[in-house]
Parts: sequence; C-alpha cells; structure tokens
Amino acid sequence: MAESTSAHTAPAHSALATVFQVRENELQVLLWERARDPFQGDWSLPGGSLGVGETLEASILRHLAAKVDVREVAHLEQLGTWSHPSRHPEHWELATAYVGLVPLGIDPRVPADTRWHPVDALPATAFDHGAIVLAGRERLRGKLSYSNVGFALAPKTFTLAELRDIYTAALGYDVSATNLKRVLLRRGAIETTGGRRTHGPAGGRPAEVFRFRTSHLEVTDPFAVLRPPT
Amino acid sequence: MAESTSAHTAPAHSALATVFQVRENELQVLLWERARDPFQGDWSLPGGSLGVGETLEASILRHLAAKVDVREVAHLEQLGTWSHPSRHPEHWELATAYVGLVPLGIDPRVPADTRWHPVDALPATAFDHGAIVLAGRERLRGKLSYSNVGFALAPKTFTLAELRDIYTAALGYDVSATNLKRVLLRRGAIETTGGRRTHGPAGGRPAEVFRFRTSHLEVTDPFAVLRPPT
DNA sequence: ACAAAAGTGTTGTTACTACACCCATGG
DNA sequence: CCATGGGTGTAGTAACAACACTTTTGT
Repeated sequence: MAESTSAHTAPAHSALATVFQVRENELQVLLWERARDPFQGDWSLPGGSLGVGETLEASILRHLAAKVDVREVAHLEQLGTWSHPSRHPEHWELATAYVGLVPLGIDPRVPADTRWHPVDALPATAFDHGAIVLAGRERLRGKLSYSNVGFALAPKTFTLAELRDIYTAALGYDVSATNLKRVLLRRGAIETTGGRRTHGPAGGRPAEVFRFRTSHLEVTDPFAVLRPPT
Repeated sequence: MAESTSAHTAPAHSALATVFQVRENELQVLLWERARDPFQGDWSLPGGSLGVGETLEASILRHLAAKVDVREVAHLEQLGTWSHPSRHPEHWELATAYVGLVPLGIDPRVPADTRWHPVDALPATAFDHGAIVLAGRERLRGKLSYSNVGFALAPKTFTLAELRDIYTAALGYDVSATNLKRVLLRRGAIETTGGRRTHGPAGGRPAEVFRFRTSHLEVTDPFAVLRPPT
C-alpha cells in the first residue's frame, strides 16, 4: 500500500544533468567520458548518487560542482525520471534528470575527462543518456518560445544579433533579430540598457545593448489559446 | 561518480498518481483515506512502492489497478519526482507522481476507503500530496490549451455544450462553446460523427455529436511564437 | 407563438511574420 | 561615398474573442 513502512529492495537513485550552453554557434551539452565499464569510453551525463538527507536538486548541484562552477548554471529544472529496469546493465538504478543552462561566453574550467559536445553530433553515449539529452533539448526548445528562459543562455548584456544567434543555435532554425526583439520587448522579457556596442572591423552601426529583466523563469505566454475571460 | 557500482543506502521509491475526472461539473481527484499512521485519517494519492524489475509506469498502473479499472485511465503521463528528505516522517522515500485522466461519464468501482474530491476543496492531505495534486492540475490546465488532451476527459462522443462544461470545470473559468468548437476544429482535434443528440426537456435544437480524432496525446499548437520559418 | 438550446456570421483585435527602407559607423 | 551591420516602418496574415443573429426543437 502506498507510503507504508516497507523494508523492500529499493533501487539506487542518481541525479543527472543535461547542462547546455551555446558555444561556437551550436547548442552543446557537457558530457563525461567513462573510464570504466560499463560503457567504458562512452560519454555520459554528469551526476551521481543521491546522498542521505539530500534532495534531488541539492544532489545534482553537488555533483555538478565537481564538473563546473555551479554559480555559472543560470537555470536548473527537473526534466524527468528514467526507470527502465535494464537501463543500467549491472544494477537497478533510477535516474532523475535535470536541465541546466549556462550563459554564453562563460568558459567553465572542466575536468580533463569532461567535454562539450554539439547536441547535433553526439558521440556514443552510455546508458540511456542519449535519449535524455534529446529530451532535455526538447524541453529547452519549448520553453524558449513561451517563457523568458533565454536569460539563462544569454550573457548579462547582449546585442540583438547576439541573442538571435543564441536562439538560432538552440532552436535549430533561423530566427529573425527584428521579430525576436519585438516579441521579447512586447512581453517585457528584455529591456535596453542604454549602452551601445560596436563590433564589426568593417564598420556598421553600433548595436543597442539589452538585458533580460529578470533572471528567474517566468512564463510570458501562459495561455496561447483558451485564455481566461478578461 | 555517476552511475558507478556503489552499494549505498538507497531511498525507497514509490509511484503515485493524481487521477482526475470531471464529476458534477467539477474537477475531482481520486484520494485514499489512510487507515494507519502516519497521517491516519488524512487523504493520500493512490500508489505504492516500485517493484523489482518494474518501470515506474508499470508500477503506477499496477497500483492503480487496485483502485480503478486501469482501462478507464485514458491518459497517463509523468509529472515529476518529489524528493524532500522529510516528506515521509518515518523513512526516506522518493515519489514519482503521474497524472492520470478518466473520461467523464464513467463511474469506476472504487474501494470503500477511496473517494473523489473536488480539487478546489481538498481535505487534509498526507505527506506532500496536496502540493502534488495542485501541480498535476497545473499540468493539465496547460496541456488543455496547446494539445488535444481533452480527449482523455471527454466521453467518446459528446456535444459541444458537454465539452464546454468539461473544459470549464478543468480550467476553472468560463469557456465559450462557440469558440471552443472553432479552435478544436481548426486544429483538427475533433470532428463531427454525423449524429445528433437532443437533451433538454423543454426543447431546443438537437446538438451535433463530435468525437476527438485521436485518443493519444498530440501537441496541436507546438509553437505559439518563434515558429520555424515556412 | 414562445422558450430553450445549438449553431453560424461577422467584426474587431492582437500577435506575429516578412520585407522594404532608413540610420550610423569605419575605411 | 560605399560597404557593413543595425534599426524602424509597414503591410499582410492567422488565430482568436465577443456578440448578434439564425436555426431547430418541445410545449
């Protein structure tokens, strides 16, 4: 019966994270090369077992701290729990995956066995981690279009061309800077800083500098349809 | 390290479900009255421990079978995993919650200690189950507006007035049958059956009978904004 | 004829895309 | 003064809400 005091055989439980960052105009994910079997030489998601007295969120933050500076993870959210009994070939283990986002421009110091990989060209992955990465990307893509989650992929301040490149990399298709600006301004997601920035070595009008107005998730377009009566 | 072979202390794991149904024009959830401590007399979600060799989804289906006829659950999806270490006062237990939906009109035979409760007037709930119910309702409300998930709350065939009442109950605000029809038809979510149905004892034009075109989840409005170029 | 219930037509609005055009800078 | 990059103006479109009007039934 539910929630009764049963001293059953319990599965191990680990917390994993798909940490995404836009690097070199591609959406990349942080993977860790396994030194031992199973799946020696394949790439897996950072994470590890849940500690006693720990929440899943604390656990993934603790494990990530070994890979990246956690302060650089601008957004973290739970993605789902994978439970297929044979997902781990040696023992019974569930994994709860999180999506973490690191702003562009930061280059976290990562261990030697850890590397960023373009999501479009994943190497051989261990366990079910390949599927988890793709599920994480889908979550990210959805939220980019109805929330302000872009704040976690963009640097503190940016020009619209830079932001367009970030959205293009994450969504996987061309985005127009003109319209992106209007969408995000209309919703109050971004604002101008007043600054300007010039870039091109061959000239060009200096770009306005923008910032996201908040650095926590807000659903900016909660009801696409069937919205409540006014 | 991630996914290594550690014989650690592992938490117990249970699968829970928020089973929703529209009854008496209200969104209701199936709860089970606890006969024993902890939380004796409070109401909790159906579910129970994960069995050896079982996926979470198989587990929740197995546990639900003790409460309702599982074939009556028209849609089931994972909601999230709750992990606060003190969520269970006696032992360490994680819970992965699912959202299940039962179509209107079915009255499943449920055990004596199990009862439907309006989500707007929950009784005292055990553990963190009250919060889980509310999270489940939010998930449902979101999906109603950008997917065809209504198929799982509606009977096989229905008039638009009936469907409007279902949406109104689930969303918690008035919905217009006129516009609901056009939204769902435009998206290809529903279709006419050709049948007609008369109801009012005081007359009235017979209503057209509709059905959902599919009985599995489809995202009908995938990109509210930032849609890919044509 | 009238009330009741359902359906249709129509208008106005908003959010969005696409694209032409204009502005500011470096060489 | 021209190339380069950024910004604005504007028109067209699709999805939607609101509401008036019409249709079909029972009494």
